[in-house]
Amino acid sequence: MIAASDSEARVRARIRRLRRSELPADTEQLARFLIGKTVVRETPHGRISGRIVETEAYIVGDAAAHAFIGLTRRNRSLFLKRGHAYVYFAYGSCYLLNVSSEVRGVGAGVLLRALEPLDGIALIARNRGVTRLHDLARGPGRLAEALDVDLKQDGLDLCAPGELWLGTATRETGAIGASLRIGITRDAHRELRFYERGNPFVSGPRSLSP
DNA sequence: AGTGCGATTGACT
DNA sequence: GTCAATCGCACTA
Repeated sequence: MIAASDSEARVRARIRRLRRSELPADTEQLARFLIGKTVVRETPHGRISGRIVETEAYIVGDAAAHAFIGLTRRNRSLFLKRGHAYVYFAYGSCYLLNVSSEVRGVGAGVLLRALEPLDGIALIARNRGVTRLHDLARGPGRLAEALDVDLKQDGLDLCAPGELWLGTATRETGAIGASLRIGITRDAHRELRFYERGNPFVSGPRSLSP
């Protein structure tokens, strides 16, 4: 059931970089679309990849979104055309990885909240300092740490060849659930968090992932 | 220059 | 289950 036990060669052969034209042009649709797709990080030590199992949409006009206040130095990557990385530093302790989701000049994005590790599990464990498979990339801060992503990757085109990109699904995607977003106060009533039902790598309280 | 506040995590009862 | 650490950012003066 868990693809993390697949051989690296078998998993690698299945991942192809996503073209921007394949990404839905709407933020909420992109958040749903990305469930089951992959993130690939090419490091000097080898490839790290994982299945995206949980996302949150931060849509246009959303008071909870960083882009709500307009273009600033920190959030400028959210205003790039869809498929670019927006990385920021939160709570003085962790980085969070987002995918920009609209046309250039419009600020919106999708937060990647959890991965099911595929390739480079030993590298992830080294980045994270833990070994339990379920804890490697469950939660947005852990996800970025697992991928060794920080501000250096902010603004990267995730639809271009390079150190960080989005890839196709490695297997059939399960049913997608929706819930309230985690850890926000403004516009908290919207169901803009998406996850693969039943997947043990999804973060958050069980009440939000039935 | 000073203030308030998180799209979290890990430690702890 | 609860809770505090931690610091860059945006805003006010």
